[in-house]
Amino acid sequence: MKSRTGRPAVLMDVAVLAGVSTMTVSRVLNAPERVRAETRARVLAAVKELDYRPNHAARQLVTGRSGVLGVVSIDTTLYGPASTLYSVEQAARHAGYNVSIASLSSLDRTSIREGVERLRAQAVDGVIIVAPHESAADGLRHLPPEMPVVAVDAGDDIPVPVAKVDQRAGAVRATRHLLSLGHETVRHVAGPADWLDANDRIAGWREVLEAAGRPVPEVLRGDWSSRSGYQLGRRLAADPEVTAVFVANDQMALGVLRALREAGRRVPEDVSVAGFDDLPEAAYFWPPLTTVRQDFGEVGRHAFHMLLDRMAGAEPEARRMVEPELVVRESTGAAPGLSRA
Amino acid sequence: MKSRTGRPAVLMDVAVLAGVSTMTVSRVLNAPERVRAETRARVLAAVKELDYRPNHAARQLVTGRSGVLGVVSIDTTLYGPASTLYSVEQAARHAGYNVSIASLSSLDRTSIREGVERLRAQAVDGVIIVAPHESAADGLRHLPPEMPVVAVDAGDDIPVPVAKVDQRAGAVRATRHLLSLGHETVRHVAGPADWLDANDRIAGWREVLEAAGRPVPEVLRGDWSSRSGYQLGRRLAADPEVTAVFVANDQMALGVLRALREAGRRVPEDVSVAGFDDLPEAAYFWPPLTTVRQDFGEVGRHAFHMLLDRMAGAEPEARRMVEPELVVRESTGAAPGLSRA
DNA sequence: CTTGCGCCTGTTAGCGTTACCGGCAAGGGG
DNA sequence: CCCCTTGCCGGTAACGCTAACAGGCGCAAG
Repeated sequence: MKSRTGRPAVLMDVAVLAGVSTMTVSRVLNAPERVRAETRARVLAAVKELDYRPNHAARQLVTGRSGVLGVVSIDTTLYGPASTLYSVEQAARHAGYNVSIASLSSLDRTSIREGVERLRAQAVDGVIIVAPHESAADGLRHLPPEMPVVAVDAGDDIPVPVAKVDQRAGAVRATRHLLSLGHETVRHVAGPADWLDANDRIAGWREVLEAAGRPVPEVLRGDWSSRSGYQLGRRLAADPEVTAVFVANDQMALGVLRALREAGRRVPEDVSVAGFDDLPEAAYFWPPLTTVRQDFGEVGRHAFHMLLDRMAGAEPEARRMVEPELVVRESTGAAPGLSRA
Repeated sequence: MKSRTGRPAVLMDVAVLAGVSTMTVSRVLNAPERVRAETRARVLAAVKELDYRPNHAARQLVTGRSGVLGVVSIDTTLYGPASTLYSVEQAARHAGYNVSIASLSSLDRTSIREGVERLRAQAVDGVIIVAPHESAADGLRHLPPEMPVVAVDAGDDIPVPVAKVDQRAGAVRATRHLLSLGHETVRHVAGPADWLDANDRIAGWREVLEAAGRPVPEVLRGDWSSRSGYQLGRRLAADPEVTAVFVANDQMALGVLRALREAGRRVPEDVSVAGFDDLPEAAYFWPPLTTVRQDFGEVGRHAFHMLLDRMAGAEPEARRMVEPELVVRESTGAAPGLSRA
């Protein structure tokens, strides 16, 4: 019977207006079928009239659930993490969840824990971790056990379910493609050593080379940036033996492309280049980049549903792989001296 | 005096262990200076021993504050929004806030409200809106008045404080630069009509042309994607009169570059191209792209601090502009027939 | 020696919601 | 005709925390 002006309406206000108890209002909101249709209608009308909104905090206090999911992620400025975050958020929204983020600036082994802690302090119901790092794996092994967690693109030896793109398979496809064009071997510009994807891609590349009995050249390590791709590309361009390069992401591939061109080596006539990711821009590189498409959206959706399972108490499968797809464009071609001898 | 095993510790557990009242524990956590050092130490020890974590919901229920900020944003996959989001998150974290996101998939005029509503239901303390759209402006005019809101890159005629990059100034710089190279006029590939930035950039471009008494050609409208840049670029390439193009973002510029090259028109010898944004990749386009750098991080930080002011009850300045910077690289050069006649 | 003031700590009363149990009416079977 | 089930609804007690006030103690001033 409080003054209904000013302060937002609470359950009691609705109850009074509808002439029922607060419990009934609560039921209308949470289990409508347990209330007679007529009463329900009256309550709903009151809710509408007062523009009532449930108090999240009060509800959470008593139920223990917050309806908020956390995502801890490295640099959400990068295309991959950003896309994953986006699709997680979309999926979460449709299921009635909100999403909080904790971006990691540094990657020391405590930062993952710190991110999870921050989210936990905010009482999220579950956490998705997007941090494809060795050091992240380390952090994943020391998590509060009662917290439902799912990882994206993590390694195999961690105690949480993982959703990921089959990086190795992607690398295999790209490398096979290059070999099938007649190249004797394939050079590889990889990502940083502590990135799991980088290492998976190396593994796939190496696997194909070894299986085909080809020489396995030294791996060049970049940092995912175009700049590093450019620098490494100059080294490659200086070596006339190089006819095919598999680059671990599209940004670096852009740098490689530029280095090659500056050195007067034509793509794909002299050197073939394949990337990884299939950025929206990749089709407009010069030449249009052959690359491996990862469906980040799919990964995000998988991760979300696996988390939902875990939150429901079920033990979801330990791993969910998304198949990447080779997209052949114009940056790869027959090995020099082959088609036109 | 409850069993301390299993269930996480609550304030009372800490109080009992430290031999004080719950109120004292609460004070140690929220206003340490109001408790004697000795007592404080005892409490802190108990907190540590029990691994106590304050219950967010309970605190929020009584204080009315959640310590969570909301960001409603269009497609966080795009570089600009992603960067802004990232810097907001960083700034918020350092100030002890968490951030929740609400990405918008569509841009109808209700979606902004919907996003804000969702965040409001989650009881965020304030909201930053990243939606540089006409329709967004519409949504911004109908917000719950008690909710502190700050917008990023919004228009001028809205009732909330705005942090933004001075798009018009950026366009002015790019266009002047092109004119100063001797080009008779400058074509413009713009972004979608309902994007404010797109229109601001058009305005800056037009302004310079008019001030210089040059013809103002028809604007070409893209959708920010490389694909659209490519398509529009082909139209431009077909017109031999075209010697300078100012493109409203780097992705489209990439497409334009490719279209020009395919048509046999050299950049910058035949046609100069300038972009906008300065993506990390822009320096590795071919040729390296002259563009206008926007400091999204700065914008995000401004937005956050303005929001903080609003939440503190202060009325922050209505607008905070960040100056963009022209980065001259190799995609722009003297007008043909000028330097080498 | 008393009075008053500050410093520190405790007591009480909610914040808004849902869980749990209990009650009451209507309807069906014995 | 009575008892028991079934369907709906209400009362009460938490959930874990902090605001507001109250009180005890020591010390300085009168």
